[in-house]
Amino acid sequence: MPDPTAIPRRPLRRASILRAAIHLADSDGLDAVSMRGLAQILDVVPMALYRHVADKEDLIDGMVEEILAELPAIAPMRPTDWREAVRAHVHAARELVTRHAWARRALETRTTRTPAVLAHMERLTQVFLRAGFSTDLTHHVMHLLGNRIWGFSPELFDESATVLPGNPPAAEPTGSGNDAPGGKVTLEVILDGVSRLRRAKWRSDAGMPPPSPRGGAPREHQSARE
Amino acid sequence: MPDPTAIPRRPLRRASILRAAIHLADSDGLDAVSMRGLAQILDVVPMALYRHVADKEDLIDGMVEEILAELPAIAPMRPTDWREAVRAHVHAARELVTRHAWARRALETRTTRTPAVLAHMERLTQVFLRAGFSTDLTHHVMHLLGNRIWGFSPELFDESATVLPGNPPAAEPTGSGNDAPGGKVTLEVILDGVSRLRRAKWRSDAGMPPPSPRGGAPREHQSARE
DNA sequence: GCCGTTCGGTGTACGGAGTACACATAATGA
DNA sequence: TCATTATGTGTACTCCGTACACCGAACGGC
Repeated sequence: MPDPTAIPRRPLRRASILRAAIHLADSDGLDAVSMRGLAQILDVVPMALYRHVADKEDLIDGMVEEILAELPAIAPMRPTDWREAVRAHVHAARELVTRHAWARRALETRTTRTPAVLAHMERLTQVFLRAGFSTDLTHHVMHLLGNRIWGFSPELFDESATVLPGNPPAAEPTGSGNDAPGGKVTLEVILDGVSRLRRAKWRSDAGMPPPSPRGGAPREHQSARE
Repeated sequence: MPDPTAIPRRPLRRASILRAAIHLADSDGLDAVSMRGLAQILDVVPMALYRHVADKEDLIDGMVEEILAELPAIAPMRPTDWREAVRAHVHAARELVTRHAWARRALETRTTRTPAVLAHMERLTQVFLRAGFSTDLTHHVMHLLGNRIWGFSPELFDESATVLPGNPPAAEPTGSGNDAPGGKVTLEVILDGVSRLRRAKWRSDAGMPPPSPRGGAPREHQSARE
């Protein structure tokens, strides 16, 4: 019979490892998460972790899964409110990756799509399908949204770099409807585009100029010449 | 006087290091590029490289700079042909990152914006400015394009993952106007949206719903209700 | 032509990473 | 009670980036 006064053995389960790793990444960044460092924090020898995670990849996969579980459930709304639904999902994701700054890089480098990742995408997909989007359009809309479904836009250039020497300081356009961390404005623009596509019953196999390499602009894309 | 028959000392310049690194990355992936491995290929001791690159970061920066130099010059076109100009630039970039598969990850992880990176962005920016876009709109358009200016769309989900268990195999919508490697269709959709924004004289400080957290959809974004 | 300087390659070494493998110990269930 | 299974330990290997001291060869001024 186990001695009840003794520490109850605290069996170092996967979840605690993941939580410790997440905590570590939150405070010290993803690079600070090493098997050795993590083990030390958990007061355990590095190899002990391998009873619970396959390897470091798996650890990070697990971390991502774990935080994605924090995503609040978005109450389903009327299908016609798809815009608002998308906003809600994206907003929740943005909050999440803001809370866990490392998640951005983690998400981007993940190769295996874990269930929670797929689930989020699936929820978004369903929003469109329920709103009556064709699977074709839905598919493309998801592409259109891209990483923005995670609340971040491609940060390859984040302000400050877009001013070129000799130009006026570009008069930061982010005046009222700020676009700063992930592109709220941008999302709206995309949603506008999307609803237009839908109304136009857009299909991917129509309206594309034939693969002619250049040509004299055979016809503008959809309608909208310039 | 140096013996002309002797190998002329081949001084292992920076450029040759970068070329070797690029070649290595092309064939074996970015992870295969290690200072030690690279040195071995160049038949030199690892530390020799450090006379030419500050550290590995700098090496990869250099690799990116080097391949970006491959970007062909796009002849300036009439400002009204801005769509075609954007296509040309993006297409060139896509070719590039296709030729060098590692470039995608390299670009994404770069923190310091090197001249060649800025140059590409600058060329794109100029296309819009010359076409009469306001700096405000241009700025947002660049955000809208995001990583697509490098010819790739956020690959977080690349087909095959978007089918959920129980659904039909989603009937790959990429029939004729294929969207496969980077989103040609998507680019067109965005360009359509962009030209519409321009015609509407869109400004970032108008049309955004106030930062009300949820609210009863105070007014739709631009026009386009639903 | 001599000679200091500077440039570029060498050798050694350190600390940290991930993790394979054999082992020990603690929990479990028959 | 004892065998089985789960879990933590210890040791060791390989690979990584890179600091530092050294050394030969090229070079520029005299």
